[in-house]
Amino acid sequence: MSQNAPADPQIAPEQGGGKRQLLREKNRLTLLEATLDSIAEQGIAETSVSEIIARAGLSRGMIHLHFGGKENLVEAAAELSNQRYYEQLERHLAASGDRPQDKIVAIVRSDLSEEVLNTRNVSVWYAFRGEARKRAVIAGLSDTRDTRMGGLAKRSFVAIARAEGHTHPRAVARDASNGTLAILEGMWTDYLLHPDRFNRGDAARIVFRFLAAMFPAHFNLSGAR
Amino acid sequence: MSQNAPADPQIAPEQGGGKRQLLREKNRLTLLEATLDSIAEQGIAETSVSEIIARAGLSRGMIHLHFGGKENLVEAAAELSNQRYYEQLERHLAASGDRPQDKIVAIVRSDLSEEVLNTRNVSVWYAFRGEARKRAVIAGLSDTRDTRMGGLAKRSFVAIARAEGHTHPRAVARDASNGTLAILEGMWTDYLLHPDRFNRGDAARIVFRFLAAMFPAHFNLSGAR
DNA sequence: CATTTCAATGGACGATCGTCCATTTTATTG
DNA sequence: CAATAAAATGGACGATCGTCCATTGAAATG
Repeated sequence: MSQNAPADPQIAPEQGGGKRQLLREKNRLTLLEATLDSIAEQGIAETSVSEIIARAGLSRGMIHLHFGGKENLVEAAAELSNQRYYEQLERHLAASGDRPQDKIVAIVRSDLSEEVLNTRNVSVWYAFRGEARKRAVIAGLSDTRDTRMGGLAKRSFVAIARAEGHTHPRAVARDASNGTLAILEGMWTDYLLHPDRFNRGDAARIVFRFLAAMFPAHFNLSGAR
Repeated sequence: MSQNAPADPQIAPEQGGGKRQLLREKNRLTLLEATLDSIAEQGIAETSVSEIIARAGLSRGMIHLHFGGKENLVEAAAELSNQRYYEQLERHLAASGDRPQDKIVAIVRSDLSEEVLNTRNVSVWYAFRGEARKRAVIAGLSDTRDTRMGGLAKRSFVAIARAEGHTHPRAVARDASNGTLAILEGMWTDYLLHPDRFNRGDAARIVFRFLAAMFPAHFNLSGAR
């Protein structure tokens, strides 16, 4: 988690942080970005301290200074990447309509958007997944993701299944939620392995093909009805 | 060591494999298994030569002797894991009926079977995925998987979509094939992150919930109709 | 049984790993 | 403009990495 407290004695509110603190934060972020870049391009196995500081253009000691060690840096990078994922999701949700099907469409669109589903993010995400069993912090991020998105999707699908007149709306909704998130996972894998031939429109159509078959009154091939 | 036959590699039949060759093959396999174990438990990043030979109970030079280096060993381990995946798939396909929906059911059942979907396989598979971008050999394995399973699924779904009277059976089949494989991918991720709470029956039901919605004359919640 | 053959051993090697800290640089304070 | 405080530097350190080969051991051969 957090180890080296920045120990900021006073945050000068009228100055918005002195030049010194500003540079410090900038360097911290530079290290995180360099780490994500390296992991995306070379994988975690090839991402060494030397590799990171070379990309960041900073000195060797910075990693220990800012993060206390390589491991904490890598985990902080994972958290940053995860946080950005959620920022995009919240953005899409905020811009969506209020109907339950609108929320589902927002989740799908966010997960397949260029800001979320791109080479760097996917590479980084799968690199971390490969380490999830060994790193509790990283496993925790995936759990949070499950809980937040899964909860929202489930609630939306319950309303949809009820409106469609299903006899067991909650069972249907649970399966629809898990299935939709699973299929989005699969789309990420597709993108990881074939970033060139991947097509966002095709991916969305596949998702909505399933959803339209299950809830024809609420979805069609291009999203919400 | 006399009963634990290595399931005959490609040894010339007239040689029958002397005791020397038998031991050699056994050690080779021991190295591969130790590598897969280490990758599954510690991840690729923590899988060193020292770690592998300690697990295998063999000497340091064996890796260079048998594989020429660590990289080749890791790639051979990936190929072995992939090969075993296909053996299970072929087994399920051979035991299935001949109707197209039977083939789809066989693919799903194989992908969710205990022999295929277990902690070790999933951990190993995701570890390799994280390196797919950097290792051409590993990326190639995923491609093969796409081609073989994707082709079979697509052909089956075309027949199914035609029988269901869809106006654009090939477009429907393409989406159904990609969607089904994607959702199976997602189930693997579920298992990776929550091996304890994962339920094979639930996973299969989710898949068939989607398929039954799309092809009600061919599938129901428990598989083929 | 003596000899040949080849797999297996395990230590040496230089390279690289991540950590840490004495020193230098630079912003801030008095 | 000094004096001070904090951040950044970059090299030293021991540990560990993966590779390689001279040597050992055991199976095959005659």
